[in-house]
Amino acid sequence: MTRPSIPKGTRDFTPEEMSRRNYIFDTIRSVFRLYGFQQIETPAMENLSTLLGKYGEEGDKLLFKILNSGDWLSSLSSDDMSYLTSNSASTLISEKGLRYDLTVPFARFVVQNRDKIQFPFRRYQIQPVWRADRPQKGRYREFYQCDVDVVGTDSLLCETELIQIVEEVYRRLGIRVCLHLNNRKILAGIAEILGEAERLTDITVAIDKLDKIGSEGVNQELLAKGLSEDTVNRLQPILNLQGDNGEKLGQLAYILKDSETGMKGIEETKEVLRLCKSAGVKLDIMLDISLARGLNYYTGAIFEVKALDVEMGSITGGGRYDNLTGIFGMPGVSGVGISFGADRIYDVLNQLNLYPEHSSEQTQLLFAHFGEAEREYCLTIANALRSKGINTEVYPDICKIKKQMNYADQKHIPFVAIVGSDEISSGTVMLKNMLTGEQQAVQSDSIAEIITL
RNA sequence: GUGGUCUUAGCUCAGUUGGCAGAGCAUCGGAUUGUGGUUCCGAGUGUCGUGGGUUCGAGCCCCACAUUCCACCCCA
Repeated sequence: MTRPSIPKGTRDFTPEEMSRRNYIFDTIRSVFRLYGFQQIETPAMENLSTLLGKYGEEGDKLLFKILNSGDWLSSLSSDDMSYLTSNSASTLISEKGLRYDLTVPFARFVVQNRDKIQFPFRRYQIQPVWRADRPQKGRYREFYQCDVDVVGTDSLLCETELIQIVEEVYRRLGIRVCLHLNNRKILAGIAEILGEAERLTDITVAIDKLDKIGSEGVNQELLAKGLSEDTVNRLQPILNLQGDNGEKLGQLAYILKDSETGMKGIEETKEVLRLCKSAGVKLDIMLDISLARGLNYYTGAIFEVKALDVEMGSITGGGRYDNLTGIFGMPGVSGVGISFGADRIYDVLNQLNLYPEHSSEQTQLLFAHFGEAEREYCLTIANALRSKGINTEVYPDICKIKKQMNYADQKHIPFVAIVGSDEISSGTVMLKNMLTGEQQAVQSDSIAEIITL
């Protein structure tokens, strides 16, 4: 018998941790609602045909696959067995997988429920996703995403609203952040004027690492991918653009003047920044040409949010995808969305110690009692308090008051109502404030006003 | 997927050249039969991650696997 354990990269959450996590989820959810987004949920598992090929080659490898139920072995002929590889076998014995993100299942949802949806469709979704990645700090195999997307419009007002949501969520959480903004069309334009339009993915993957490995490192990686030295040299000044957002856009407009796509990207970015200004956005927005983001389906604006006071990967990211539903047979639906990484936000809040003192999940009053009759006397009073919205517990066991007090102390319950035979006969409880140590006999119907003071 | 690292009581960790398994905290009981957070006294707790190997003898040495954390790859 080995001791119990949980799979690699997964976690249990204690009541304390859940209280903190719910604070994050509630904050994010209330801001989403403020902008008119409505919640949906989708299944933990999707058909593999829905998931495969949507996240690139790497993504496919990181999918958790679910073994078919029943006697899957008997469906394999001996012929199959002889030349099976573990890769080809998986398609024969597995047809479902755990979702890898919330965006692709959402695209599937939109296509499947298009008759029930009012476009533009504003949805949010807070659910776990799974990746068969190797875990490390801030990276788990099961983690939560909080996605918010608008589909069915290509209005850049949506990008602006998402930026406003980012600003408001992090203002409420008290985390100082910087939003990095870029546009896939600008990246495509750069690849185009370099004459390497078809190498867009290689180029973006490499320059995404700019702040990590420096321009020398990027150059080496691009040369290794087979780009010419001349091309790499021409990319150099683009990566090293200086100045504020307006100045960078001006220089880019000159560089990309021969690329229609690139110029479109610049126009879009200008418009988003202009709308943000009109909307009164104060958030620190930085045009960052090196921001690429891995997922291949982005086609317009892309964003990433980083905490200023903590060393951590991005805590929020997203972008516009023009044709995500196209792969499911519903072309021409443009969408834009972002995803808040709840687990990383949790780590950031912990490191900065930014949690609010009191939690609505905390028990406010514990009834401690001396025996069976006293315990029953507590039940009616406890119910009356609960109906007034006060979180109330009655200690379940008949045992020493010391033990019951200790329980309240450990659980940080601020008030204890002690009930003995004296209290029963006078219709009172001995109400003790655990913080100050003061106690007084109070009529049972005035407990509520005293502890809500 | 590649390379490295960690694992000993519920928790955090000591453990010497290979020779009886340790501490602090927590828990439980008592000092105190109607009062917690401070104090004092007492008690219990181990498949030393799992499986194999070397040895008279392994927590310690060797191999495999799992796990933790880290750097790549990639990403929230």
